[in-house]
Amino acid sequence: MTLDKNSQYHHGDVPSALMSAALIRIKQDGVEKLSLRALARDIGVSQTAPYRHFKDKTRLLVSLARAGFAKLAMEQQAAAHHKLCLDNLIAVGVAYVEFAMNHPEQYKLMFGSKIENRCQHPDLMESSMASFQVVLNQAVIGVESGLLVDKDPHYLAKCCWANVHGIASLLIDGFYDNLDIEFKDFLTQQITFNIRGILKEPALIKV
Amino acid sequence: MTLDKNSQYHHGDVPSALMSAALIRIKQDGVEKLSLRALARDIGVSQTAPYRHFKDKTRLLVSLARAGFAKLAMEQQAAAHHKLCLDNLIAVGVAYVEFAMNHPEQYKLMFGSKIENRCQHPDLMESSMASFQVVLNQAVIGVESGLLVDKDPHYLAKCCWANVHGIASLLIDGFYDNLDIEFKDFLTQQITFNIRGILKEPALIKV
DNA sequence: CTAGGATGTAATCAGTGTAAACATCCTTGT
DNA sequence: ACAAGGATGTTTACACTGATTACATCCTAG
Repeated sequence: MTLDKNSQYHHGDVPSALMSAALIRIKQDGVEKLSLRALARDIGVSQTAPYRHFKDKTRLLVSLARAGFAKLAMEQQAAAHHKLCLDNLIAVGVAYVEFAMNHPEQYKLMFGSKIENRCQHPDLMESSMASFQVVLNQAVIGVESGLLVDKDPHYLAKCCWANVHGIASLLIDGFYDNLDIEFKDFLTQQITFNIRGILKEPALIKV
Repeated sequence: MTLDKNSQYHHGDVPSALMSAALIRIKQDGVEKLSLRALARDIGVSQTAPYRHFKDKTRLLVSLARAGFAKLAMEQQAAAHHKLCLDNLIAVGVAYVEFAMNHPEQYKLMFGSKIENRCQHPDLMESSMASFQVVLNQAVIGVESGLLVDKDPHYLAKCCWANVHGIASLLIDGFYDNLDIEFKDFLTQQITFNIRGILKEPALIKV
């Protein structure tokens, strides 16, 4: 099939139109309220048309989540541009939380349980690994260079991941309010605490 | 009103019957699939009866979440029975994650976004603070005794919270699989990494 | 012992996910 | 060039759901 932009085949590109509409809707009303029928109305198509392109609602959500994972990994990778591994670890963490703050609903979709039984969607699981891979790379470098504690980099990377994921989730759900310092300072401080814990020489970081 | 167990007033105690039925259902099918009508059928009551006791579905979820928060705080408090503050910090974290693993669906309800706009439920927000308070207490002791870094205990407690919340969430959603060491060892290791980061003398913990 | 609030019900509305049957379009093989 | 057939879209329908309304019943307080 070769459909270019001039094709008049009914609509043009229902799948991506649905995805765009969905991103707008979740930003506005939250993931919980997303409805296939409303999306269909948005893009001017019958309420069963989406089923020609997505097996069910879950598959549409999976697509949205995968796009989110890809974007997240890209932003993390872009943040890891420093010379020092330590700086990279912090920057990658900050980028992670900032992504979550900028796209809270998509983030919820990626990590929340709106997509039931994510194990049944191997493509989704694979996409979600891209973000972890960025952290893991830095962890490997950190261990090899002697910056980090001499442990399996997987464990160290997971420690970092859990930390930023916890911060992001709690922030999104409003459990981190009432702070009296600048947000970015706070964020960096929190992440630094955590990374200090996996340093071979924690004295490197003055707190 | 004074309803004892012998009361024959239609049903007896619809609210708590609903809560029990709900806990069973979410354990079985997950929070996402919980339906008021199904609950009403479960306890043998008309589908609108629940609305006499809960303003809407959200209020029932709030009750479930509050019960969860109370239980979580209790288990954490029970875990903080060591003499050394350091041991308590670790134990409280382990208890937190273990609660999440034992009641994953209730945990999702407590922290996920199934309850929309939790800020509009002050009672819920208040309940959720009980768990944090346990950690905060230990953080205060830790700072005063010179064990922890000399920072506002709130920041240190939040650091601990974010860490265990991240671990719990990722575990529940299956992002922490494929580990080749014993679970409890892994968990303790991860939490210890984090706490090491807020120690005044990280050398205290040999990793 | 009666008024009135608390509790329960039936009937109904609007919204959802999804399946089945049918219509139409576009590409592709001959 | 044109028929075949798959891809795409629609209509209709079913089985759910949360929630509101009007009404019936129960229990208790004055």
